[in-house]
Amino acid sequence: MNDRPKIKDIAERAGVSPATVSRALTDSGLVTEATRRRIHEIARELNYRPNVRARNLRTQRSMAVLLVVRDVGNPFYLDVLKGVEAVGRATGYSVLMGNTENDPEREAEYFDMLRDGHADGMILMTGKLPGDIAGQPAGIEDLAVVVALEIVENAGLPHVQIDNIAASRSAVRHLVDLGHRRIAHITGPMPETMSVGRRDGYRQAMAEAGFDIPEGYEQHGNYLLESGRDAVRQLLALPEPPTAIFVANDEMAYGAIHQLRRMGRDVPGDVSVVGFDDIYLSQAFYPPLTTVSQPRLDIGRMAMTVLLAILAGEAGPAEPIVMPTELLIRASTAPPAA
Amino acid sequence: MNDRPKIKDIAERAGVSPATVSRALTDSGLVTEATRRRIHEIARELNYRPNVRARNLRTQRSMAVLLVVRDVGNPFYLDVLKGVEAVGRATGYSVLMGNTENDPEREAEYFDMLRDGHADGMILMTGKLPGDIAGQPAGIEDLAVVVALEIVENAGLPHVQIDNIAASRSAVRHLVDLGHRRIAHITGPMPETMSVGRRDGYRQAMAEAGFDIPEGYEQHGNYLLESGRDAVRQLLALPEPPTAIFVANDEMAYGAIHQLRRMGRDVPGDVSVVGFDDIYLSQAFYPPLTTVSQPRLDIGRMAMTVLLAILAGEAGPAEPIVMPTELLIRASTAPPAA
DNA sequence: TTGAAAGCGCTAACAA
DNA sequence: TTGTTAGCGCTTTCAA
Repeated sequence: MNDRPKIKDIAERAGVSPATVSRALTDSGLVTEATRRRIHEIARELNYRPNVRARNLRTQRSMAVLLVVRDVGNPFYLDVLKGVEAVGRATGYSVLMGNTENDPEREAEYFDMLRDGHADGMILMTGKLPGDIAGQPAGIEDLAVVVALEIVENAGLPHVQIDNIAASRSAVRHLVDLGHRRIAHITGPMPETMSVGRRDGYRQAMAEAGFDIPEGYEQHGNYLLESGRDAVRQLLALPEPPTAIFVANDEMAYGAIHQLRRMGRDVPGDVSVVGFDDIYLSQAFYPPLTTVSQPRLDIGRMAMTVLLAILAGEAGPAEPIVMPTELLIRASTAPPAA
Repeated sequence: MNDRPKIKDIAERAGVSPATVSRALTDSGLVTEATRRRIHEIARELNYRPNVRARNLRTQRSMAVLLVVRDVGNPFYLDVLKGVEAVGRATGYSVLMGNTENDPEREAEYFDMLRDGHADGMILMTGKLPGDIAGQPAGIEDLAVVVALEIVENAGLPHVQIDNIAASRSAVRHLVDLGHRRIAHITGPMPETMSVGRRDGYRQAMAEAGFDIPEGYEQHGNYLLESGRDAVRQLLALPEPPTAIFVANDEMAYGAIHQLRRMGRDVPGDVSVVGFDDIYLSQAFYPPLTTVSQPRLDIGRMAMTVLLAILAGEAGPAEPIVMPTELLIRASTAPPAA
């Protein structure tokens, strides 16, 4: 770490100035092919690697981006990360993962990291802007931020998202087509755009089918396993329990199925269940879960691509980029019992 | 990004030198309480934030560590990441996640990132050292590296690990205690220390119980779902199929259970299954999986703590630090059918 | 096409 | 306790 060769060392060996070495190594043209080659040769010989800290200070960039999510513990984000990383690697960017755990303080911290030059840009998957940024006149404009899957209103930020309403409608319609009438819904945490979208899709599909939504058929969850269990307890206690449940994410769907089984209901024999996300292992779950699949990898790729464009000085897309979803029909849904 | 206040601005406002401002803001003592307070005041007023790039160049540190894993897509690593992050945050370090996908080139790349000053230290969870580092005389000594869960031989690196052999033995003994004699094993990818340890634990427990391991009872897998399925196909084709299977990780165990069910076997009625890892959702899986639980969060915390000590100039622990595991008995194991 | 010189913003040695 | 000065290693004007 101490006696690493620096540009000056190469310059001396090659009998040129540091500036020429820099130019040669960054392939910025403006150097004779001969000297360029000689310098590269010497660099390899000395096992030279540029000091990124010095370069970063000079170029005012860090060649890193921040991917901020609610909870790194959620496997859902991993594929998105992979997509971001794949595009990043190809362009020399590294990816820092930020974990907010819904703590506004931590959300603000990551924005500070952007400001402090820790990263050049950020992909936001939390759907929230820290208060002191949302309000600030010159707050966010000069920060490179792309919102993925969530929606941040009125900040003029580019979005990469899916159509939660349409996807949910098609999921519920699948249940309707199977012959279900008594279809319940377990929502996500409630004022959030994503949860609202999925619930609205459910409501629209029910309205389109001409079905009422009885009291108690919309149970509130928080995307966690346990809340799926709780919701099922509530639903089965209703005078007319549902024969099918559309759940706002897979994790709660697992909890729901688990609880249904514990209460003696067969899935899909007695109750059909549809999830949302198609998380890892859904196919091995028993019964394999019918669910809405999102192109997570592509979402990550696209978000990073948009971010890179912004970092390159281009304007972000004015309209949200909507990625396609797909309803995967597996074995957790079936026609209702006679 | 352009007109951000710098130390010089604060210095002018406060009528002191930049050096004093730096000292005041880093709380390095040596400053009158009065000026210290005044400077902090002005800094807040100006919304000053230090430029990390400049600081990093000057201090020769980046205040980041690298967590290198085989596959970010594996939820297993997430809790480790959380632990690392928790300790890191408390001490001002950010965590970069590195994904090698078993590609030696990428593994080498992350070492280069260390060398280039991208990060100050690294937690290695891949069990491999790039060839040009392992051999190099002054290669790894001056790099701050901690190995977690894997084992890197002969490099004098500190290790944080679990006792795979003992953990596997207790898992197999659980099956023996239930009355099983015909116990098979699905291994991980094979020359890897982790897979070898788990297999050896299996063999030891079988030997202790006085049971032979019939031909074909050790099936090779690769930690992925599909290989669990394949292994079960092989096992059920044997003249004397096993009544219990100890699987080297949960993901393959899910695949195995899935396949058992497809082939008409009840778990645990006909075949008992034990996994390893206790990954996320294991409790909701049907049947809830009996498995070996590792303290992933604590492993991450410990690895980071050791790394910080090394970065602080202390010597790493000479002996591997062994974290405790626990056998979680759930519902995928039962006595063999008469 | 190349070199000289300046400086990114900060911290640390040394001197006062 | 504070200020002066230098410099981390690189890139980028500007001039030749």
